[in-house]
Amino acid sequence: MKRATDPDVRLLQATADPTRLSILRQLSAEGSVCACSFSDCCGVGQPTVSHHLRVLREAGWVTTERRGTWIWYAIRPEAVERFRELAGEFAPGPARPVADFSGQARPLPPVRPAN
Amino acid sequence: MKRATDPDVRLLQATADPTRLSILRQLSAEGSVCACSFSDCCGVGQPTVSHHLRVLREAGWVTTERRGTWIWYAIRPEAVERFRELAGEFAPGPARPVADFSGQARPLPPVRPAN
DNA sequence: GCCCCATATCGAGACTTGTCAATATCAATT
DNA sequence: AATTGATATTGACAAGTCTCGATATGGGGC
Repeated sequence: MKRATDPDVRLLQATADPTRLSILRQLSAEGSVCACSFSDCCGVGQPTVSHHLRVLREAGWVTTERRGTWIWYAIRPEAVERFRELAGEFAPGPARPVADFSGQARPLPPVRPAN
Repeated sequence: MKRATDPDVRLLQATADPTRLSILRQLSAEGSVCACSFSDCCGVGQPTVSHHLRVLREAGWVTTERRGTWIWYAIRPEAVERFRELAGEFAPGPARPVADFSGQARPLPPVRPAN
C-alpha cells in the first residue's frame, strides 16, 4: 500500500485492522483505558499492541496521558466527529438505477467526464 | 496486513485507500456511475480501477448492473447502514480522564482484565 | 545509586496490497 | 465471423503492513 497522506484515508486505514478495531471498541466502551489492558484481550504481544496504539495516535484517533508508570489512552472527540462526517457523506445509489431502459437496445451512452 | 475475515474490518478496509474513497464519493454524489467514468478521474489505469471495484464489491460496498457494453456501479444501502452503525459505536473518552488524581502519588492501579 | 515494571523502539521475516502491461472475456455492430 | 470497445483477469514487482524477539527508555520505590 502506498503510504496514505490524506488525513481521511489515514483515519479510515487506522480502523481497518481487527486488533485496532478491538482497541477502539474497548476505548469506546470504557472511556479511558490503560495500555496494559490491551495486551491481554487482543491476542497479540506487547510490542504489537504498542505498534497499533502508535498507528491510532498518528492517525489522530487517540490521545495519551501518563499516570506514573502507566499510560492511559482515550479516543479523541475530533476523530469520532470526522468519522461520522465521512459516514454521512456516503449515500446509496437509487433503488431503481437512474432510469428504466428495458427494451431499449443501447441503454445510455455514459456521460464521460470530458476527455 | 493479515487478510481480514471479519466483515466489519473488510468494510472498513475497503474504504481505506485514496482511489477507493474517491470512487465511493463519486458514487455517493452521482448515485449510479459507469465503470468507464472512474479511469479518468482517479489517476490510475483501467486494470487498477477494475481491481478496486472488485475490492469494493467483495467487501459488500457496491453492486453492479450490466447495460449493454457498460457496467454501472452503485453503493448498496446495507453497506452505508452498517458503516453508520460502526460510526455510532465509536465514542470519545471522558473530557476529564476517569477521575482527578492530581497530587496523588500512585494514581490508580489499573484494573487489569483477570489474569 | 540500583532494581523492577510498563511502555516504546528496533530489526527481521512472512505476508498483503497497489500498480501496471499484457491478455482474455463479453456485448454490440457490421 | 470479424471487428470494435468496455471491462475483467493474469502475472509480476515494489512497497507497505503485521507480528515477533530483543533491547532501550523512563518512572517509582528501595
